[in-house]
Amino acid sequence: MYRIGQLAKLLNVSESKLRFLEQQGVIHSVRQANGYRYYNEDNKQRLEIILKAQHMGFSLAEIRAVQRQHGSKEHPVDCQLLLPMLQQKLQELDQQMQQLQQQRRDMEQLVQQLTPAAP
Amino acid sequence: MYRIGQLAKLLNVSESKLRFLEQQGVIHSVRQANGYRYYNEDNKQRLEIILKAQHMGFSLAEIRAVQRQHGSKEHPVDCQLLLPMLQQKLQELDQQMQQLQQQRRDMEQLVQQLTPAAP
DNA sequence: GTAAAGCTTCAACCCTAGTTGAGAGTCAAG
DNA sequence: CTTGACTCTCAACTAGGGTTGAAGCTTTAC
Repeated sequence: MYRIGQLAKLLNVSESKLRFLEQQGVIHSVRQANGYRYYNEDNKQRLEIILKAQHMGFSLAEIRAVQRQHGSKEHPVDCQLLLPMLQQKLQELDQQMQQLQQQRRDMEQLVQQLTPAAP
Repeated sequence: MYRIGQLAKLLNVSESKLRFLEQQGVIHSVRQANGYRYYNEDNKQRLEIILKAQHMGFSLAEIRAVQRQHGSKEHPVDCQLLLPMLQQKLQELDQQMQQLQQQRRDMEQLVQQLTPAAP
């Protein structure tokens, strides 16, 4: 059981962010009599998944949507639900990349055209 | 010379966005006696570049920075200044993609481990 | 000449993802 | 006990990227 400060330090996020994410319903903690948030391994793992998802470009809304889709039915991690989203995201990224590459080629060509001869 | 409504329709953005972008100093228009904004080819091209840049993930702040760096000295398009930024962005994207691919591999493995046998 | 369509400004508002600060309770150490 | 580190809640604030609405010109069409 971590307390907020410990977990925050451990995962290198702010305490306020942890409170915010909980208030937004994407992570949870265990409250004890003193009112403090305590985080067990499960809470921690879920948080780590959320952070990764965020890092991959998922919004909290998207994350919430996934979580709602399986009301924490069983607990075989979110992977089964994350995977489809991940794959979609990857496809999107692939597309974006291709567009970017094309645009870059175009721009490089343009630059060359506009640069008659180096000084 | 386009007026705001025409240009907006042509490039499929809102008029309010054009006003906003001008107010933010990243695009320009020509004002005439009636106070209307008119856009010449140059204005239009710059706008198109801005929109592309935005689409590629550049923030208005980044775009502004590039624009300041060359006070519109000459006009060989922004390409020469956009290119370095583009290349940096592409590198970042490449890195992100690699991380993603790795994470995806990890997750797929995890899923397989957690799925003893199909139903 | 009058209505509709198009344009202007300006201030206020929206959302996302947090951060900050005040006022107050909790806990461990001395 | 008191001090200091840690935590709580709640409300207000931030920044980025716009959108919305009111009040008032201008231009076009009939």
